[in-house]
Amino acid sequence: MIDLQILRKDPELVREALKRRLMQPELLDAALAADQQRRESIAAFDTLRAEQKTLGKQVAQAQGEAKQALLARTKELAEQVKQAEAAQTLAEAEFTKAALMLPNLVLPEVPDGGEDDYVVLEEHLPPQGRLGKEIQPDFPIRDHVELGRILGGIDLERGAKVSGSRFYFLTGQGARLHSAVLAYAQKFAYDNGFTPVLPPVLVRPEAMAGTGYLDQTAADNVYHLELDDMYLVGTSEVPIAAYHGDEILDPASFPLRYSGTSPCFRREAGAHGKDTRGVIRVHQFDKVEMFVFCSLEQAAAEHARILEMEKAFLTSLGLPFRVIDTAAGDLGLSAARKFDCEAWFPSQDKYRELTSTSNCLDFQARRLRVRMRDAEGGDTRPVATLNGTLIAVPRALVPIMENNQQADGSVVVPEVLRPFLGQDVLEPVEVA
RNA sequence: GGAGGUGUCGCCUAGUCCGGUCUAUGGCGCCGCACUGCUAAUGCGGUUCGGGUUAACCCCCGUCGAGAGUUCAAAUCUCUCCACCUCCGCCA
Repeated sequence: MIDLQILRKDPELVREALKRRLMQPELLDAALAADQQRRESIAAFDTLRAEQKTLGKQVAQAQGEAKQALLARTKELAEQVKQAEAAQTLAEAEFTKAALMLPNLVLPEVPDGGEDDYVVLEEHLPPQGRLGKEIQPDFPIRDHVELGRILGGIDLERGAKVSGSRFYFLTGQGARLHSAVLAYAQKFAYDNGFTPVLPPVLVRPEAMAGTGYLDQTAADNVYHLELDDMYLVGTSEVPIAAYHGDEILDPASFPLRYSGTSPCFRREAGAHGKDTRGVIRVHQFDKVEMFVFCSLEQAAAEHARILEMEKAFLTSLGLPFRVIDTAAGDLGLSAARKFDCEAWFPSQDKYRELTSTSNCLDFQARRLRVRMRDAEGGDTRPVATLNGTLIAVPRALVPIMENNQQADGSVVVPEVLRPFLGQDVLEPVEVA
């Protein structure tokens, strides 16, 4: 949720953000009008309530006829208070609805434009270059689906049989590689000062709404368990952000860095036909996520730090990748700036998103009521939150397998994973 | 899942049976001031979290796990939900 103070005193900042995000400016006017309505209804209620309290005391002390006279008056007043309260509740709900549609501010450094207007910041190639570009192998490049079949590691047919499309079984070497990547990522995060967290993946509506995943378009992508009114999370960002919900944190403990590992569930509604092949876009996957709570002043530095970790991690895996600065029009509502790391997918001859890190400033914290005590010991204010993918599997297995494939369909295991796998090469197997 | 119990502004706690000066008591902690050679001790004052209003202070409203209800009036009565504790059942 956007800062109320900014909305009132500096609405032009919000208008600017809407414009840069290619959103409708009317959203701002609607919110401002709803805010006005809300304030009026609150003032009306407060006045009536104050009068009611005063009269109430007189009733308590009065006797006999005087009391009866007062009661007649207070009854009437009670009715008015009831109406004013209803009006206030309605006005606040209307305002909240309007305010929730407003996006976060956009940091000045963010490139203008839409989805295709990202700016490539860096490109990181291993010494030998990119398979299919700098490297032309003397064998046909296989995609991960075929490699997964050859290695006996990915079983898409049975995934579909048991659970439907976009589901998969990882078996044998595939399951082992998946676990190794996760274990390596968890250790990497821990070594970089992130507290490991294994969060619940079923959450209440408040946690889901607080992180913005029940808004408009996002809601379509979320699994809901109707009987229990609970949601399956699409990322551990949700439970971790809500972890400190309704708390006042001590700034001396900042930055609070957590790395959550969890299964993630996404309905992928609206993605029909996209990435239907393989395990690039699936309904269930595992992810190691970095999440940081800090002050607004620290946010930019933490964002840079998370990005550095993502880069170091992909580099350590030996993957070719590039870093892009997402354009304003392609930012999610809560992000004020977002960087993506895109790995090279040889079978598709292009870069594809593998990790992503967002600086949400105090946008999420405001909704979840995660606050900090201001240094002077006075008021509280919302903290900043940041998130970033360290690794998501099985999607990450795709570039790992494809970039390290050999003529016979075997895959050389990246060196950093070998201690976790106990195996240097994944060898083709006979599949049942 | 069944039975019983508990939930008060950081922590502990009074108040709930029997509705009204509850504008929620007291202690601990914390902050400020005074006193003190320093520390400690002592004294005085302050100390929930939101919201409205404000240049700021003041002031006003809400907030006793959450929500709804009864009533002129709810921490207090009724209902629903949530969390925790004890026991039983079930289960990795």
